[in-house]
Amino acid sequence: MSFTTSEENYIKRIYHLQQETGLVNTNSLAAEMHTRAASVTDMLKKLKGKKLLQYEKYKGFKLNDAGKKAALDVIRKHRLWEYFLVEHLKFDWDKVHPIAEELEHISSEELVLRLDNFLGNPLFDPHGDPIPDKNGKIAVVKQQNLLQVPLKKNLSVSSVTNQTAQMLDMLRHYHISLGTQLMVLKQFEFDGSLEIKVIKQNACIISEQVAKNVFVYDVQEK
Amino acid sequence: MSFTTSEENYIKRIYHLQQETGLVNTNSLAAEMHTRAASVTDMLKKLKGKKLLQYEKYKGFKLNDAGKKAALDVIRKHRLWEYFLVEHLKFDWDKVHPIAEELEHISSEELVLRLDNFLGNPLFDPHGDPIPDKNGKIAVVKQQNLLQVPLKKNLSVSSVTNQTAQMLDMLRHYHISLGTQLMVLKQFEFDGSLEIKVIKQNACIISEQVAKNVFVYDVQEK
DNA sequence: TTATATTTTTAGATTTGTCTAAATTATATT
DNA sequence: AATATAATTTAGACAAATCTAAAAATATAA
Repeated sequence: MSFTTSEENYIKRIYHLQQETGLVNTNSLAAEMHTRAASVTDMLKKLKGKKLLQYEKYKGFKLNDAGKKAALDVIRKHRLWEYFLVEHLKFDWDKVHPIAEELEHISSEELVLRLDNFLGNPLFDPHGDPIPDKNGKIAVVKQQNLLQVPLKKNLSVSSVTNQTAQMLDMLRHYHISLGTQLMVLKQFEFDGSLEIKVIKQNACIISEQVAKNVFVYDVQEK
Repeated sequence: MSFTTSEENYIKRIYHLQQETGLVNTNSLAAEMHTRAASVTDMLKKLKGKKLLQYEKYKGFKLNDAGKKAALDVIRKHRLWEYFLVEHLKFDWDKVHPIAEELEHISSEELVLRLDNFLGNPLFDPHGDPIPDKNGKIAVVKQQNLLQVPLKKNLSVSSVTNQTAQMLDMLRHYHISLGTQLMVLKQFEFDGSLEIKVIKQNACIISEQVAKNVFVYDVQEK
């Protein structure tokens, strides 16, 4: 089954709304889509016709399993492209969303698979949101910042908050980027700074301020 | 000025046709676009309205300078994406066209610039077609295969014909891919095989059969 | 040069996704 | 429970891109 760009955008929005509220109603979807309630009703009929939606007139609606899978496919593509834009094309993380909104509608399944492999099958996008796998499964790995994590455990960098130019410059210097494997060796009581070991690099020291903005997950769990 | 996907597809086709025939006529464009002459006429009016086209009813048509620039922007994007798909996602070169047909319509100018830099500002796509720069300029560098090229000259691999799995496997072994810099050191009279030196690699020997399928251009000229 | 064939354009219909305005259903209030 | 208000759907229209069928312009051939 394939979908138009417009259908995919509706499906994706419905998915996000129903994560919060269970049943979704016409007006809130219209607001999210920056469109009118009448347009939403038209699309709901179409999606119900394609058997993606549980929908009774005037009663609210939600995606069924097929609809959820369709949504997760789009979300997966969106987040993989965001990862590519930030990690390889060096976009600022706050600039990538509108571009990923276009790229997520490119249809080739093989493209997505190869992109995923090229990126190293990341579990999180640069904003820290989880990337569904090709079956729609979302990893149940929790992210922690470097201050919350046990010593000498193999970890993988999943996302970085406070993405200022200064911060990114510093991380680049330490060879730390998304997917980088590292471990925390020691925390100094004096100032809270950490000694960390980046895989294939010498050990180095980062401040507590940096540490609390770097999020990682346990490589084993993957 | 921005264009719809459909407009861009027409503009691109007209460009290619007028490269061959000067003036383009309605029926041949309809055939290329797999559509009907009536649809072409409709679009011609639209493109003339946007001042991209020289067009007199019943007299044929061609792109003006603005139209050519628009076409070259689309062609540039198409070929950069093809390069990415082959060189980084390891697609077979004969599978990438339909995917690039979608990717070429992603609108972000910054994306194209960054993609171009990420790829190393290639002059040719994997089929050997030249990639226009952001001003629409096409390099006037000629490609030659390794048998046609002078000894000890710095060269850059621009394209590879006969892209069989076996051939690609062999090139991978020698660390030769698009953009690789190399020079030919010697040709052996006995069997025509070449000794070549890939930058940052030891010298190695390739057969004449391989050599005639590897195309390069002079790095100085770039 | 007149008739015939080909090419191109026009006229009008169709599909998708949108809109406004009006009608319908559900919810809240007194 | 009756009425007012809010949410939702229907009806009908519009723009973009396509189509078919018919008309108009151009090219070709006897």
